[in-house]
Amino acid sequence: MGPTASGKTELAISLVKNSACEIISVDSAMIYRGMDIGTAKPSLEELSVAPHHLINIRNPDESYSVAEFCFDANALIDDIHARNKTPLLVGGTIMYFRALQFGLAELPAANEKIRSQINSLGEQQGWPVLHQKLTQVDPESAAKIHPNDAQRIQRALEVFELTGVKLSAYHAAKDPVRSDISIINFGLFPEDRSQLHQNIAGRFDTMLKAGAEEELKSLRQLWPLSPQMPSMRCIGYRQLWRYLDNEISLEEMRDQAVAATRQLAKRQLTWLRHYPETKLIDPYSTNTEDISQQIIYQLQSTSC
RNA sequence: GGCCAGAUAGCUCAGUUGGUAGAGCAGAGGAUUGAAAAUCCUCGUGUCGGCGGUUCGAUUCCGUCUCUGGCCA
Repeated sequence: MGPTASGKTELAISLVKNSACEIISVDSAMIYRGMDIGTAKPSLEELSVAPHHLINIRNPDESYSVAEFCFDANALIDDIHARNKTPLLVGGTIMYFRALQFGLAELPAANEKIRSQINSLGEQQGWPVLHQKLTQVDPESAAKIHPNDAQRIQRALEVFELTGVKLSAYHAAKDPVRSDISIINFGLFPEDRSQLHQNIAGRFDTMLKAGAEEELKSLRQLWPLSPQMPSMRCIGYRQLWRYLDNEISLEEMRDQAVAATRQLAKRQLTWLRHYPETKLIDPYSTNTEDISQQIIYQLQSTSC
């Protein structure tokens, strides 16, 4: 696990070269086909050396979810074990890691129709009003959700409308976690924030030079995309979208994308600080080979 | 060189009829159960450009200097 621009891909490739691993990507953005530059997907050369599962598994007008990830990842873990190899899960979507390792309640999947009904209600009446309604049907969930948190209010109401069962009741039920595998957690945790910020800015400029703008232009021609879609809410694409629509200048687009990436990295670091039983390693004060050796040593002393 | 307009938080700017100031953005910390690169919460002392003057008290009024932009020579 690690924040964006901390060197996960490089480390993963080094691990694959030096041990019997297969990589499973844990990344909610690299799942999209054609979104290569802006998601910092490994290059074709890198992928030929180190194939990644769970990248390029959705079109940009489709969506994905934690639950689908858990299902896919669990199946892949079994496949990889059957090949006598170790699954190496690499990515920055820490909630996916958490759900896979600690389990997910058995909830109904998203329902587009109900979701859009609730969303338009929320926009008309304001989310605090819907939060009030949620307090009536599911006070426990409402207590945990802030009146401005549109996405979570929407989800809690959606679950209730779909099933008549409160979200909090689902959460109270014990969800099964698989006990047939052992997991070792490693987190790349850059201590030097300004160095991380520098890497983030440098990397976005590289993406622009590499043709991120052209990439989005051709995606918009190929697919019926809208800025509300999960794929187009990804950092970089979101800001480029507004730039292509002449809502912001080139400079604003660049600055906003870089700032959004920093904010993402900060949230990822918050996850990592509180993630249970994780060995945190500073990628800026340790070289990749050493980290790789350290991890391989740990793998050998446990069977994963 | 002259005239005009600015100079306030890292940035853009608001404001104080004279009682030492606040928004947005950025930044920091946190939350996180089928959209998670999403969504949301909390956090604001800064010689109010420098120096003088008036005043009980000046960031606010006056003078002057410096800097920036515009116009005129």
